[in-house]
Amino acid sequence: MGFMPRISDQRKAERRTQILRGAWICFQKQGLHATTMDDIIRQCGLSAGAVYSYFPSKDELIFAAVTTSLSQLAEQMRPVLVRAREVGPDQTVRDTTSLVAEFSQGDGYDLKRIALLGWSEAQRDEKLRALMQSFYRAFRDGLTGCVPAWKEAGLIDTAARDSDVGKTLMCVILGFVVQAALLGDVEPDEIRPGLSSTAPGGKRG
Amino acid sequence: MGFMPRISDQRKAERRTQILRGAWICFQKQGLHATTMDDIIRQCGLSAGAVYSYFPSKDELIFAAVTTSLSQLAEQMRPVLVRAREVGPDQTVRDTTSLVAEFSQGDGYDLKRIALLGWSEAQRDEKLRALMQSFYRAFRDGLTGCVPAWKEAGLIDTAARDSDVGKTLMCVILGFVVQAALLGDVEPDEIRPGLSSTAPGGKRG
Amino acid sequence: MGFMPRISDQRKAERRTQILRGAWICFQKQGLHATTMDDIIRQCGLSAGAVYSYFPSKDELIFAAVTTSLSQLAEQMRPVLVRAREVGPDQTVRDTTSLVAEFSQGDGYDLKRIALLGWSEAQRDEKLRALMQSFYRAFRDGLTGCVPAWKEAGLIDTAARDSDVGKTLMCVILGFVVQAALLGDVEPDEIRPGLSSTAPGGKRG
Amino acid sequence: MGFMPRISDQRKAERRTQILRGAWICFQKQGLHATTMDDIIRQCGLSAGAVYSYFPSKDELIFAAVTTSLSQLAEQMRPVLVRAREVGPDQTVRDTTSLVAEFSQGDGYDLKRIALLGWSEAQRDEKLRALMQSFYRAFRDGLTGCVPAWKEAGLIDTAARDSDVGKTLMCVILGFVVQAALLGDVEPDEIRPGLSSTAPGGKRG
DNA sequence: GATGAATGAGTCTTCATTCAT
DNA sequence: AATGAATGAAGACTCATTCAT
Repeated sequence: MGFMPRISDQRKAERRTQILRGAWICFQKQGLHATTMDDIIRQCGLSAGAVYSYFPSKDELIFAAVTTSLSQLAEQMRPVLVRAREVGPDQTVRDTTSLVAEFSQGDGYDLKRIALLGWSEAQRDEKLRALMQSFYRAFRDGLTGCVPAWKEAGLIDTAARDSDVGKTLMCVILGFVVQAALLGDVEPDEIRPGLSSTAPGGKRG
Repeated sequence: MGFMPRISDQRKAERRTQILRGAWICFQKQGLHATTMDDIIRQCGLSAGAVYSYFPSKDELIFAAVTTSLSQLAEQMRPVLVRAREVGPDQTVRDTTSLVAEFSQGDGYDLKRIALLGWSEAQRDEKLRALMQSFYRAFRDGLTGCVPAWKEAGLIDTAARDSDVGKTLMCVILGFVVQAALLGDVEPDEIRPGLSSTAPGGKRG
Repeated sequence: MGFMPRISDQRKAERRTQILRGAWICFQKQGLHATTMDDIIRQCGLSAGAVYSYFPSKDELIFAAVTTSLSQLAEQMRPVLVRAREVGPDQTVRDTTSLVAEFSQGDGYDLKRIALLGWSEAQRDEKLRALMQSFYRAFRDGLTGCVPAWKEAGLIDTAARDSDVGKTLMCVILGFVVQAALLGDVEPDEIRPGLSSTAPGGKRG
Repeated sequence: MGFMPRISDQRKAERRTQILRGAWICFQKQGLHATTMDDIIRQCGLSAGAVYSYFPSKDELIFAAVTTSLSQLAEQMRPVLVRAREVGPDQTVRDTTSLVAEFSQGDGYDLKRIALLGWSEAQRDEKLRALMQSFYRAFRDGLTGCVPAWKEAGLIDTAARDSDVGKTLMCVILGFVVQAALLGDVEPDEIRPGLSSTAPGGKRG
């Protein structure tokens, strides 16, 4: 009579989300390792056994939490990268940073702070580090891939190496995350990557 | 009673350094919280009691470790800021990132990775966060303070707000730290903050 | 409402056997207490609820498992004891040990190993201990009861106390179980309880 | 100035013994696995940390406890084996079983019950099983080694294989342990291994 | 009747910190 | 002053058992 799961896949996914949401609320308050499983269990309103039936260990839960955030971010970034070629580098930076800033709007879920925690964790979790590297590399490659178009449009010095431009944009974006998380007084509008664009004769919008 | 201290101040300072050095070696391998006091004690070659006579708790040791790194970095940054006004923004970025990259050259002491750990810790330690904010604000203010001079020298669009320029430069520098720590394939030379600068007649979206 | 039982008694007995068989497979691999109910549940292919409808607790299941083995063994031993009077003590030992050795032939069901586990458990479960004692006493009494006949047949020193002979034979048989389970290199034929018997005119220290 | 341990080796050994003694008291009451570390910790009067500084895990503690008992037993058995050649098989059995029975005299330390627990544990701990096998084999080899002398002295049927005699004696001894532990009504004097020695013409002391 | 997800008390183990020597 | 053995509170994780579906 076919397979009839007692609990639907949807319900399962909801539970996972419920746990991860609870975990992030704790992680942001106390950091990844100072958060106890008990904190998370209480926060998400399930029992210890239930949480452990979804995540076999605290490390796996941390990994899943960071990974999930990362892939959600990747999802959001996709349309930005698609538009990037047309809107130019400055607007792309603005789009990206805006996304990062908006993504943070949520009850106790601030992407920027989460990013810092994840980077820190990536230092000791090789698996996580590998995953992060591939994510950030992919994003940077996406930026770098736009450079030829930008050059053609006269938005970028044609003498600059594509990869250098990609790396520089990446710096600006990542740096925005850090600065916004730590100092909290930076807005997307305030970032002007073409900052020295007024080299003799240059003009800015 | 009232004799000379058994241990000279110099010896005391040496001990502190010895402990902090040992702590960082551990911290970088395992992260701040996964490192145990025992790890540090064994690494620095002192006894538990000795370590505790210098740092009253693990949290204080972490705080001291991050703080010390931060102030060492500040020390190194001072001359760069002094020169900044003259060399212009691009060179200042290059100077700064070079310093960060070089600072990292040491057996088991990589400033970039340490920075990420510290930022993460600053999320849960208010005292540390406050200290970090004042450090980064001071540095950013230093950069911002150079902007009028750069404008006069025609290196920067006079229409740009000084604080925006400072924030943007800060992004580039902090982003370099992240990118270098996580991906490890960025060199100071590759960062060109004025990326759209030399586009003759460049326009923005 | 007074209908036929949903599940026939036969089916019930089959289920019980199925569970006990699964339990023993686990018990032998991991021991009585290191085996989890989940192990047993998975091994016997039923659900948790099903298993619990047959055995109200793990302790009861253990008790039933040991008890069942014991009574199966008793069943097998009966004919041996019946023959004992006629075949004499040596042959009776050989019959008994052969039975023990053969009983063990079964996929994942080794009576000897089970015996050791049961003895161990009897240390902490009073009920089980009492049951075991009555079983072994009954068996030993059966042996002791043969002694007069053996004496009459001139197979046994008439000066020996009947109970001593019974206890000694019991030692040999139980010891065979241990030795076979632990060392695994003993066969029924190798046991010669009347070891000093045929020494013509043999003397004792 | 040479090595000066803070805690003497003797004190260390005492602590180990203290823990093992406490462990055995618990083990005998509740069995190996139903005993919690907390039971042992409370029983031996030390702290959790202290116990764990001597034994890295519960499994290791169990292993050490069984092993220690075994080697203490081996120690005691040595002189019996030395005398065995001269006193003959029956007396050797009596010596051995007496030792086992006496060894048990101690506050809450009954070798027989411990043996049963150890055998059970050996089913799931390969390391322990190997150790036990070598112990029992060595002992049995010791017995087997006496057989030629016993044959020469006319105490044993010369037609019997030495190894069979060794295995049979081993059965009697191991069986005594089981019977005494489970039924508790057997004394060394009651065991008469040469039970059927009165085969036609045979005589017994 | 049957299921298996959920529970949560109970375990093992760690580790920051202390203090007798 | 220095040591490092000892402490024990706290943490991660398990698993016998239940009960809504």
